[in-house]
Amino acid sequence: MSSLTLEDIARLAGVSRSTVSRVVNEHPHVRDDVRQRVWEVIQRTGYHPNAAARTLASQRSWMLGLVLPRSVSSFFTDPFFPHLVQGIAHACNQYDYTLSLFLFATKDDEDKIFPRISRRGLMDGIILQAGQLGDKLIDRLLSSNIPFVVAGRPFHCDGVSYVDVDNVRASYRATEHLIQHGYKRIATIAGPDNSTVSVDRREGYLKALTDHGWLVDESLIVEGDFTEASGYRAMQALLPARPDAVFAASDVMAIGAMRAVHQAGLTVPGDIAFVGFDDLPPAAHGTPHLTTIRQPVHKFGAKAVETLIDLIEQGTQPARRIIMDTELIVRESCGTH
Amino acid sequence: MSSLTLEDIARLAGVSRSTVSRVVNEHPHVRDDVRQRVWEVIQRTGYHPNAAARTLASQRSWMLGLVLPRSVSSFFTDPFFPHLVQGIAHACNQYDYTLSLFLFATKDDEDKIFPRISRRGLMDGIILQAGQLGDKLIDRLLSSNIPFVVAGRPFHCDGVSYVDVDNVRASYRATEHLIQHGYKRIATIAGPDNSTVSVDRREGYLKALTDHGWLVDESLIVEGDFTEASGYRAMQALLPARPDAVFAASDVMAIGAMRAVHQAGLTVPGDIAFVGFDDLPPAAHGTPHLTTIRQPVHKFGAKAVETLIDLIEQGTQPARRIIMDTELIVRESCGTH
DNA sequence: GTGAAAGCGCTAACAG
DNA sequence: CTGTTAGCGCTTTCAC
Repeated sequence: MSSLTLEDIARLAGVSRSTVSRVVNEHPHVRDDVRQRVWEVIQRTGYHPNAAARTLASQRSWMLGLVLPRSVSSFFTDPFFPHLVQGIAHACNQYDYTLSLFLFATKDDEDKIFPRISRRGLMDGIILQAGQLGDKLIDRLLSSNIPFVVAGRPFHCDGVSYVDVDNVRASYRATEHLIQHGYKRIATIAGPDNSTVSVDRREGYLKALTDHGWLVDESLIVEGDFTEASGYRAMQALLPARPDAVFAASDVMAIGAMRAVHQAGLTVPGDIAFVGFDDLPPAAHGTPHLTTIRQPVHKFGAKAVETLIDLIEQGTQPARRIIMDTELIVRESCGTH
Repeated sequence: MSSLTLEDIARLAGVSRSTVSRVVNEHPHVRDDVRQRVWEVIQRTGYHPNAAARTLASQRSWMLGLVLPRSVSSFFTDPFFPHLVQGIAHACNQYDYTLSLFLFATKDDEDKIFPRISRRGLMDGIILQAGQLGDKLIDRLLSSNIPFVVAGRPFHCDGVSYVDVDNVRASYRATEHLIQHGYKRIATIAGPDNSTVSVDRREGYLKALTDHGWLVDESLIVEGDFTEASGYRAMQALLPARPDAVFAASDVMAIGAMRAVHQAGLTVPGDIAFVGFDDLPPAAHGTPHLTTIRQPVHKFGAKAVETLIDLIEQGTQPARRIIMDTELIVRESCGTH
C-alpha cells in the first residue's frame, strides 16, 4: 500500500503542506471548501499521517505506558488486573491515546524495561501499578522527569501523584458491619504486608475492633497472597481458632476460604459469615453470594488515565492525590441479608 | 532532567554525530578507544536516544501491537487472556520490542482504533486475537500491508499467518479418553460457534464419537460462552439428559458445570466424569482436580511474537501457519486416575 | 574508521 | 485564511 506523505496530499489537493496539516489536525482557520477538498483527497487515497514524524515534530506521542510490576501469581488469579487494564484501555481509547503495556516480574526485567519506558519521545506519561517492585521504579521515574501517576498508594509518596481507594475506611466499614450484627470472633485474611493495600485493609480491620472496645486476638489474623489457594490455606489455619466471621482482603481469597469452610463440613453464613473485598464477577457467582466491598475498578483505571493526562497537560506540580469511594454490598454470605 | 541529543554527546566526546550513533547502535566498525570514550559520556550524562527520531529515520519503531477484540465477559472471566498477554509481553521484552495494547468490544471501538494501529510509523507489526470482531479487521489489515499474525485460526485465512493449537485433535483425544474408560453418555459443553476454537473443539468431540461408531445425541450438546456462569447454566440444561461424562470446551466452564453437579447432589467423577480444556491454574484448584487438555498458552504467545518478528524481517509471503501441540493431563475428575 | 550532509514526514511560528 | 521556512533528533549513504 502507498506510503503517502503530507506533501503528496498537498500536491493532489492543490494546497500547501501546512494546510493539509491543519485539516488533519482539525485546526479552525481553514476555509470550508478547502477543507472539503483536502478531506476528499485524504479519504480517496487512504492517507494516514506518520506517527513518528508527528511525534518528533510536536514532542507529543499520544502514548501512555502502563507498568505492571507483578508477581506472576496474583496477576493471573485475580480478576482485578484484567478489570483495571480494561478501565485504563477504555479511557485511553476515549481520550485518543495509545496504551503500551510493560509487564515485569523481576529486577532484571526492570533494568531492561526502564530504559524503554523512559526513552524520550516514546511515552507522554506512565501509569504505574503500586507494589513492592514498583516502589523502586518510582525514584527512577521521579528523576527522569516523565509525568507519571501511581495506581494505588505507594509507600513513599512525597511528590508522587496517585489514585487510590480509601482502604482503611472500607475495611473498617466491612468489619463494623460484622460487629454490629453480633459476631464475636471476627477473623481476617489479610494480604502480604509488602503493599499498602494490605496494610491499609488490615489497619481498617484492627481499628474497627479497637474502636468497639475489643481486644485483638492475633490467632484470628492470617496472611494470604491474594490467590484463591492462599485463601483456602489461610482458612484452614484459621479454623482451629473458631472464628464466627471472616473479613477477607479480597473476594478471591474469600472464595478460597469458603471452599475450606465447606470442606470442613461447615456452612456459610450459618457457621462462619464472610465479607470480601472487590466485588468483581466471582463474588456474585460464589455459593453463597458474597457480601463485599465494591471498588470502582473500572472508574479507578479511567481516573488514573485522566489524572495522568492532567499531569501531562498542566504540569506535574503539585502532586495530585485522588481517593475514590467504595461501597458495602450486602449479600448472603454475611448472614445479615 | 536534561534532554540531550546525539549532537551533545558528540561534542562532549569530541567525535561526530555519526560515530555516537554507531556506538549506540552497536555497529562494528568503531575503534575501541573511541567506543569507550563515547560510552562513558553516555553513561555519565544519562543520555537516551529519542525514540521518535530514531523511528522516523530508520522506519522501524520496535513496537508491536496486540489487538484484543473481545466481548467483555470472557476477557475478565477466563484466565486464558492474562496468560496469553503475559506470554506475549515476556517475548516482547526478550526481543526488545515494546508492546501496545488495543482492547475493544464494539464496532465503534474498531473504527476508532483501526486508524491508530495502522498509522504508519507506529507499529512494526500486529498480533490479532482471533474472534468474531477480529475477522473483520483481518481484511483491513491485509490491505493496509502491515505485517500481522493472528493468535488462533481465523475463519478465513487465505494469505493470513496464524498460530494455533490443534483443537480438533485435542478434543478428539479428550473425548476418546472418556470413551475408552467406559462412559456411555458423553456430553459436551461447547463454545459459541462464532469462533474457530469452539467449532474445532466441537468437531473433535463429534469425530471421536462417530469414529467409535456412536450416534450423536443432540440433547448431549449444549453451548456456553466460556464463562463460569454459562458452564453452570449449561450443566443445568444437561442434567435431564443424564450424561455420565462431560467434555467442556474450557476449564472455566467445566468448573461452573461441576458446581451445578454438586448443587444437584451428585458427585464428580462418581456420577458424572469431567474433562476440561486449557489447564490454567483454576483446573488444579477445583474439587476434584480437573482432567484437562493442556495448552501451552505462554509459549503460544511467545510463538506469535516470534512469528510476527519473522514476518517483519523476512517479509510476509508466504503466510506462516504454526500449529502447536497439546497434552492430555489426567487428574481425578474423569475417574480414570 | 570517521565525518559531512541529506533526508525521514510532520508541526509551528511567522509572514503575508 | 494560506504558504514559506525552520527545525524535531536520528540514521545512513558517501566520501575521505
